[in-house]
Amino acid sequence: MIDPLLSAIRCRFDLSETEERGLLDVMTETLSVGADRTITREGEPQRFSLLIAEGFACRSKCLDDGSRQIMEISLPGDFVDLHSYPLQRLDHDVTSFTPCTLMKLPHDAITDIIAEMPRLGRILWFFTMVDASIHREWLVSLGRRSARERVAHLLCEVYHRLRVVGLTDGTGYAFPLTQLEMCESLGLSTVHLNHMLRALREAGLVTMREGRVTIHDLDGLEKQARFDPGYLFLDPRDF
Amino acid sequence: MIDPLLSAIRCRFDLSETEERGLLDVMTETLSVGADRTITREGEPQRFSLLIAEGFACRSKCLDDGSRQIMEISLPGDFVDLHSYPLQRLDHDVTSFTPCTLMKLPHDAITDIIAEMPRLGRILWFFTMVDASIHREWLVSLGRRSARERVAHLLCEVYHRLRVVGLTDGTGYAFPLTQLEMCESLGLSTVHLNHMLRALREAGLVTMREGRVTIHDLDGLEKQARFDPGYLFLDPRDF
DNA sequence: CGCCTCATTGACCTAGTTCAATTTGGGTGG
DNA sequence: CCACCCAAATTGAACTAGGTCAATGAGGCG
Repeated sequence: MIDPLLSAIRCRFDLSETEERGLLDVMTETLSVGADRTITREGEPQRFSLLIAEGFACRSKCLDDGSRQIMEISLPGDFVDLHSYPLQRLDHDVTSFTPCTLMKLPHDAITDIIAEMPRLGRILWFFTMVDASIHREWLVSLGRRSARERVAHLLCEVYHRLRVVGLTDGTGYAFPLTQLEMCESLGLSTVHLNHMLRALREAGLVTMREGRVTIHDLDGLEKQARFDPGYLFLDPRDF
Repeated sequence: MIDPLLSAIRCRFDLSETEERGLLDVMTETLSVGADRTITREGEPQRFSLLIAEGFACRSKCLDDGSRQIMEISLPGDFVDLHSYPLQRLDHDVTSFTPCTLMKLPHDAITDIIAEMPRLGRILWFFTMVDASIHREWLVSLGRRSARERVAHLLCEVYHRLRVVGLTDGTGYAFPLTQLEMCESLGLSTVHLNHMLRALREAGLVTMREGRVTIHDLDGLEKQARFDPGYLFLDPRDF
């Protein structure tokens, strides 16, 4: 159940038996939500954080004009609101795209983990910092990249993130967002996103269709996106 | 020297004598840099983090086409690269706008703080999460807000952040960014930013001139920006 | 069968960019 | 004190990436 998290950790850190057990022991309670549900609402006090075991979700903010900006796409193995441990409340909503299975990590348990297994505590902090790094890369996308680069960049990002949790195959990955939801992430209109997807498809790079992304030419796609995976911190590190 | 940090902490948390001393004791070494210097370069391994005691800086990424996206403006009292404690290297550069006085916080000292004063450790984590929250709000700006709203929003943000560290007066605040640097933050061209600044000035809301922002009508400016300071987490919280 | 959401396409429009020229003001060498 | 320089600000004019509005397909499902 917690496998995607362990994959995400192991691709960066060696995890001791004790640490692994320490994490497993406190993450026992699960929670299921349907598609298009608000998992955590902006401003509400939080006593626990949630890990995605299965499904796709996002961080988003709704504006008073009815539009919405998605700030990060959350995949299996991601904590959706670990940020609420130090913040106590979130500045944004967390919403499911698909039905999700979530695992609770009580804030009290995090405090205990930090006291007893400080290295594991630092790993949790690490994951929240990767979220910040992803935010920064999205700022570059929204601020500097053309519509076509932005689309390509997002598809590359999701590919690399899903790969480490074993959710890609040789041809691509399951990707259940609608075009509207992609637009809400990329700051584009549905019309223009559709054009860009067609352009990428006709260039022989990638096809997004029926909840699936099929990558025809990864190198070409990454070049198109000016994609550099460094910001995802997927390489091994030691502490 | 460390005063702005203490102000930033005290507006959110009660700090015990022990905690305050614990922080002061490990932050003794200072560092000075001139204007327009790279303080921390993307990718280089970090052994300590830096606090701004004086001056203005930013997080930024340079693109291969020579343009640059600024992701956050760092003010006195801000840690510029606390993120590097869990990440070990940064995904972006930190650059000074003005001459800066910085104070070192060695990563080893952070590890000790977490072991001995876990609440203080959580406060450090908190500050990195406020950075993430600011990133998210900027994503909303770049993705959804008009140029005029974006400009107004940034000026409101800096006002609120400077106010808690005592760097505002009744009329506004010192703000040394050039219009080009504002553009690199907001994803706008210099021409258009200039038009928006004129519009805001002629609407009687705010004037940016000679390194100073003068706010004529704070309520009006915040309404123009659809600004809500909640994402800065400036209110007291308890842990 | 009819409804609803999502994807696709076409036509027109505008916010913001780009290119280019001018102004301003502070700094500096003579 | 003045002439000159340079970075930054300002303005004008033409252009375009991407948005808006509107209509049409195309599945999925009660």
